[in-house]
Amino acid sequence: MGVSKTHIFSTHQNELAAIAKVMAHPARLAILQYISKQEGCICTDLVDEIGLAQPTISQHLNEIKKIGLLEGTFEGKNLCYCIDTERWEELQSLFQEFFLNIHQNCC
Amino acid sequence: MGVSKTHIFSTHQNELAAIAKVMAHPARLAILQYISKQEGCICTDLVDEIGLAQPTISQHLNEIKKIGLLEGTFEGKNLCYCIDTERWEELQSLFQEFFLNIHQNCC
DNA sequence: ATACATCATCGTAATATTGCAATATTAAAT
DNA sequence: ATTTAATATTGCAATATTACGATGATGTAT
Repeated sequence: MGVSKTHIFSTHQNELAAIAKVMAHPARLAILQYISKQEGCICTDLVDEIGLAQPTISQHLNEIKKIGLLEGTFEGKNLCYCIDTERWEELQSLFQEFFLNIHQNCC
Repeated sequence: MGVSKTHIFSTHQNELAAIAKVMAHPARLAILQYISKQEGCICTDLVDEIGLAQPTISQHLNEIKKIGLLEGTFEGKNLCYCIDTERWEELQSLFQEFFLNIHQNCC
């Protein structure tokens, strides 16, 4: 039906899936990497850098924001997007935990 | 247009995104966890266990297979699905690497 | 005040994903 | 040979995602 049956899964499974979904697009990975590379917070040229239209970038930024990864503060007309380190480490742990709990028992 | 512009991103970005996409559904996380929990490889009851229709489960298994995570061998009519440990660790490293390379420089 | 620059939102088209019923395939069991 | 059981494939409907042009809001510069 095109809609995930989230109610039959655990909160943890749904949460990790939601995070993975944000990472499931190369543009969003590129955005995260670019922001991380920048010395300051002038993320103005994200559009030129990535090569997607401004509304598209804005949409992607919004997806990243939804899982609490971005903090945005206005500096005049410019928006300063920063990665929320605490949240970032939280996500890292979630993934790591998942990977560690999966192991081979057969074959 | 509903289609990702994969050509403007690096191979690495596209690859990680593709892997994340597989993890971006709770059913697929649940499948991986269930297979991992099983002592043997009798994955027959995946359908009952997860609560989705058999074609749907089959479809999800196929997505997981596409990134090389599942090895399936037939044991008569039953299919034995196992996690490819080597590939699993490869994916784990890819994620870890990505997480480690993102860091805060501002704010 | 007017023009410009930056970013968000709306609307929309193209495509992808999710889910299942129906059906096919394959192998064991009778 | 038929039946049964397990899995795959096909076809389709509902919904989600991706992308962008047009437009709006907000702040800066002239």
